[in-house]
Amino acid sequence: MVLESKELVWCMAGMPGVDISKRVPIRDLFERGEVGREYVVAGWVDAVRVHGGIVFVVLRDRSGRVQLVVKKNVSREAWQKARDLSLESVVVAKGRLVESKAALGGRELQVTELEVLAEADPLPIDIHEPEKTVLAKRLDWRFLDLRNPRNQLIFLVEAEMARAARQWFIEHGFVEIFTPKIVGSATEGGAEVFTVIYFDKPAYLAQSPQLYKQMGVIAGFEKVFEIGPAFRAEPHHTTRHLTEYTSIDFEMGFIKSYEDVMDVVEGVVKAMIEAAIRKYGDVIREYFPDAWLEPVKEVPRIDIAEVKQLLAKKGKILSPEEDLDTEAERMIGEIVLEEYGSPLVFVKRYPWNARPFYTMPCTCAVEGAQYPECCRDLRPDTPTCSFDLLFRGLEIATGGQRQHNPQCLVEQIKQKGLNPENFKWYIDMFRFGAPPHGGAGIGLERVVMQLLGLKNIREARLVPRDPERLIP
RNA sequence: GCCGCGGUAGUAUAGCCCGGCCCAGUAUGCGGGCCUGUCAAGCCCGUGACCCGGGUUCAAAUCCCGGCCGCGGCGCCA
Repeated sequence: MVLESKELVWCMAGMPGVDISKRVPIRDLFERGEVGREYVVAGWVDAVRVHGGIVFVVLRDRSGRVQLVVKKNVSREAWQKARDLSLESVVVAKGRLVESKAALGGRELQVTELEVLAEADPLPIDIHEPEKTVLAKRLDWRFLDLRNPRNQLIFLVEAEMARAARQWFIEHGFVEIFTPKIVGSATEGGAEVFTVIYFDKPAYLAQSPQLYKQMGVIAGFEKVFEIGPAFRAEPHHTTRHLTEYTSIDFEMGFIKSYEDVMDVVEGVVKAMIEAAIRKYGDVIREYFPDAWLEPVKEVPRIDIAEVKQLLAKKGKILSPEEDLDTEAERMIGEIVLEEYGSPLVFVKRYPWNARPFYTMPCTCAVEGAQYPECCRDLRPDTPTCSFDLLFRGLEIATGGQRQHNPQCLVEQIKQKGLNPENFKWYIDMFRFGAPPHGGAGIGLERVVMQLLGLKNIREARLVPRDPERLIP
């Protein structure tokens, strides 16, 4: 082959200048770097301080920050480039590692060569102090916002929690499944689904993998889980709702009661919280003063009727068929923290009125229950085998036992005012041997939000979607 | 979806109630200058803005209407 152009030679041999393949992570300079040796580092320009013949450049990569010292009398060429650097430009530098009492971390790099790989325009937001810019504006420039270590940490924590959940499920015999997100019928019959055009038919974005994970159990996998997106077309303007979020879902067969399901939720959520604290506890403490960083002991499980009694003592009156409202959830979070020392609490036996059609009513889950009479005339306040999990006063998970008797299912669909015709394929699943089963869904961003003490769930979503925001 | 509050330089804000003293103040950024040990560097000089549309008025950043967007609360929810 004949090489004709200079560019082609560079392509084969690499760019001219400092050899980026010799690059070491900045943290290594402090942890195992030898003083006196030469190193190559590369990253973003975090700060530039020009003092005439000496320029200090703080360089940042994902592992940390180091001060580069660029002196005119060492390399005039490097010094000239350094004094013209704009913040967040990408540079690669070669220099000698030296001890310095004045430098952050006690070491700095005396630069001999400096290359600018990509110049940055003036920044539209202050990335050093995110709180100086409103969240909406930060989200417009999310890729810059995330260069801040605090903001990046949120997603390192999120990744670790998702990893811990996945590991917990696998270790406990759950099979990971991947269910459709384009669906032909709305799961729970509500209006809160996004419509999409699927060739010539209307279709919807899945608001939950609910019916499909049940299919997984009934299909014979017995225990399944999925970590995937869920879509809700509800125009909430709140600090805890997204229209697109990550749901950690599982479903398990051959359960004795919904207590078995709560055992799993408790196991998974504890594993997530412990993993985050183990891996990032110290850094979290540094950036998030409101974070929950204590190990979680046993999680109390309280009847909603009992919860309402506790609330009544504090002056909050709720009727038997009512769900807990926002204030009630916050209050019960405080009460449980005080009485049990737990940031987590299960509230169980929600009334039929407050639960979807597929929920197992307690009238069907008692010994000797007669199908389908047990579900015939459910009252609004009939207790169901269901629960919510609250973390620091916010709902982070919902679950329960599911109705697995096809006749009762039809009955319950009707009682919710829905048309059984629309759920034919779903009901059919229960006509060929469906074991007693249950499951739950955990909102990943909400867990992260509550652990770190974030004020807005949008911070816990890489690129959040809310009723207004579609870009970026 | 309902209720309330808001939209001023790249960013964050003052001014708005009580229209003219505002060709809009401050901080930071940005541009230029001085500076060889700074670390939110400092000092000097400069630059840059009233969300869009309509209305009231001699006069609108300021008052009124509509739109778009943002923030918070609620319902609801993960």
